[in-house]
Amino acid sequence: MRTTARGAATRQRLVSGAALLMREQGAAVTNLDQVLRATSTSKSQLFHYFPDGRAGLLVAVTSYEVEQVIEAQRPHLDDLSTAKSWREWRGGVLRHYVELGERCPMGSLTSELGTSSPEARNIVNGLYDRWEGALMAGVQAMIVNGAVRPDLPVRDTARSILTAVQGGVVMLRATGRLSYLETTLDTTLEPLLGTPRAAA
Amino acid sequence: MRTTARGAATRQRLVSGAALLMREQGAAVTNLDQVLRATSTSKSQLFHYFPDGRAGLLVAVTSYEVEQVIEAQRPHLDDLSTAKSWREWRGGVLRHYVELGERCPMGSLTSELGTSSPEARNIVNGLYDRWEGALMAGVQAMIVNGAVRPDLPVRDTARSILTAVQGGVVMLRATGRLSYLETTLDTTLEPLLGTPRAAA
DNA sequence: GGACAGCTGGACGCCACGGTCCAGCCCCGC
DNA sequence: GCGGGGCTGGACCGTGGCGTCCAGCTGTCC
Repeated sequence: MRTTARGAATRQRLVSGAALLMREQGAAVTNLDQVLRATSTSKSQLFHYFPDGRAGLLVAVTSYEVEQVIEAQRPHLDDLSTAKSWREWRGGVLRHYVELGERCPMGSLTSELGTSSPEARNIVNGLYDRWEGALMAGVQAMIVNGAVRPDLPVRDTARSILTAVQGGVVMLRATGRLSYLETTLDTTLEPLLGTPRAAA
Repeated sequence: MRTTARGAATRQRLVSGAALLMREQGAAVTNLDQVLRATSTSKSQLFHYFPDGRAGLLVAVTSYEVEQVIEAQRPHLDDLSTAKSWREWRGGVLRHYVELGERCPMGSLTSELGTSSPEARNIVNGLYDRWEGALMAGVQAMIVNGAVRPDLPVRDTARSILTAVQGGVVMLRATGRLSYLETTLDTTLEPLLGTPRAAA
């Protein structure tokens, strides 16, 4: 059962194609035939790489989308030790959602993929943990650097920021307006960056 | 086609029963047979009251759940003119989500019902508008009363709070932890209530 | 109390969709 | 260049679930 380069490519095509479709129209209404058509594959290939069928594909798509979410915040997420890098991170996040609008990976993750199975749920929770960890490291670094008051609660601050992004994305998907994300990010980043709106 | 008391009761039973099922297990996996069983009704009744079938029922459930969300914030949402009433509102919201946990109406609204059809989407957007309006009225009242600095941006503040609740609910559903909602509410209410954690 | 309109029950049809199967192709390894 | 195992195509099947239909009941109005 050694998988060759061609096989890996087909599998990859299935996952990314399915992810795209599910972002556009929702996971629930995306059926296998659509995925096959969009990726120029056939039933047997899908079931070859995902013996559990649809369920397995959903899990793979969930993992894939989690990576997309993290990737979209690179490289800033990995080094949030200065006010400048926080501002750049913020800018990058906003730009990303301006670009993708309602078709963002986060949306399908939280609303559909994350609840599709216990396994998928764990994967999404893993995303939140990684994310929160990176934000916490950033807050901690800001404290160590003396850029913010030392009694700032590290975990709570990180959680507020993460929650702000989630809420902003929900409202973006619902209303199409970015202002919710923008405003709330300003509010929650205020302890780190001082007066909001200092940088767009 | 005048509808009688008995008919109205049957219709109501269908809507609230369907809403309950959809909160528990998700709208996508809730089928009509389950709704019929849970509400002691039959196919013909459902299609009698909802000629559009499942789609029409979903719209009705959406409206119903929107009312539940507003109702859960009563009476505080209608008069947020003092720090006390804001604190009571905050406490009420938290209590509500402690109680319902992941089975809250908000969750199914944002993640499933709101995207089930353009009509449902409009209904959910109406909820956000009403909600934001009530919060704005509260912020404005606080300014008029001189309880907060007059240059506080009314709309942005209201939007931050609304977004905080959304994000908190998302994280609650994902992780089962209430702390995200709690923390972010504290952060966003800070401009109105001063130092957070003054009241549980 | 009779008649008509609303209301109810459940059997039935249809089809979309997930999943199975197998015959044949391609490509790596020797 | 040849053998074999991964890889591919597509026909096929079973079923769950939405929606239809009609016969019979109920209850309201005159």
